[in-house]
Amino acid sequence: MSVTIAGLARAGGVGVETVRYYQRRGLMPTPDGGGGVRRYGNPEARRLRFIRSAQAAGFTLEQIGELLALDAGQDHARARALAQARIAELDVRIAELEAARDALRRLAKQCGAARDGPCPILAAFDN
Amino acid sequence: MSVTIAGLARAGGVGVETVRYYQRRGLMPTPDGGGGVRRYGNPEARRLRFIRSAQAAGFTLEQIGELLALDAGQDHARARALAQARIAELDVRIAELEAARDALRRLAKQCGAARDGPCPILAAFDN
DNA sequence: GTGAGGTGCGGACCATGGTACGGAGTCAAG
DNA sequence: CTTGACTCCGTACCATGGTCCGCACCTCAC
Repeated sequence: MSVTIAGLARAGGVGVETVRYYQRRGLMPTPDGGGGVRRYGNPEARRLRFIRSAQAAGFTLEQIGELLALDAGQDHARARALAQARIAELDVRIAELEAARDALRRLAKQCGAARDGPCPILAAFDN
Repeated sequence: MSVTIAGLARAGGVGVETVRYYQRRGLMPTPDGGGGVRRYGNPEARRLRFIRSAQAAGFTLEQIGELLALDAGQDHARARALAQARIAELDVRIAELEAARDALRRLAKQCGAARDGPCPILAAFDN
């Protein structure tokens, strides 16, 4: 319990409003400030880092809430299931983006070659 | 000019409301129905396919508007620049997702191995 | 003890890509 | 020429992840 919300936010690399948003979402504890200004310590900072890490791994805030609910950290099976599901989603999304990128690359190359006539990039979208 | 908006939407694999949304966004023409019901033909169907294709390539609707503005299809340089920018963005995004996926894969494996103690997946997010 | 600035809180607003709704008009079949 | 389906139009609403606002209160340094 050493910093106020601004310090916590700074430590976590987010804005004050983002912390407050996480609190509203039930992802962050709302310590009892006793009618005054709340103070935050290590547990809160760790929690914030947890959220950002999980977010970087592509979990939505709702999914992160579920991960957090696995609180004790003992439910390996459930955590693994969530991770596997996320991995599968990521595989799909990565494949989609790669397909789009490769198609664009091909078109950009053709476009550089075709000196006149309609642009192959635009033509490709056009059918 | 042979189908109404429902036929156009069906042909494009989208909902009627989506077509109307694209019209509002200025991405689709709004043919003059002469006070009555509008009819759509090939140009509109092609335009709709263009939008869906470009969207599949990861362009936002705003970017698609720009592509569409390259109407004549002769501005190769600009089209290529847009494509290159999109490719770069896709590269970044793909790398991020791959990093997240690989991290999750590693953790899921560790989690399967660790028979007791805290789950490595949750522990990893926790610091 | 007073002024400046941070905090708490509720609610509104943002972008993105739609989706739903209500009321009036239109159109084709029977 | 009526009925029922479809269309037009504006507007409101949805999810997601925030961001900003105004007001009252608290707290710290001077």
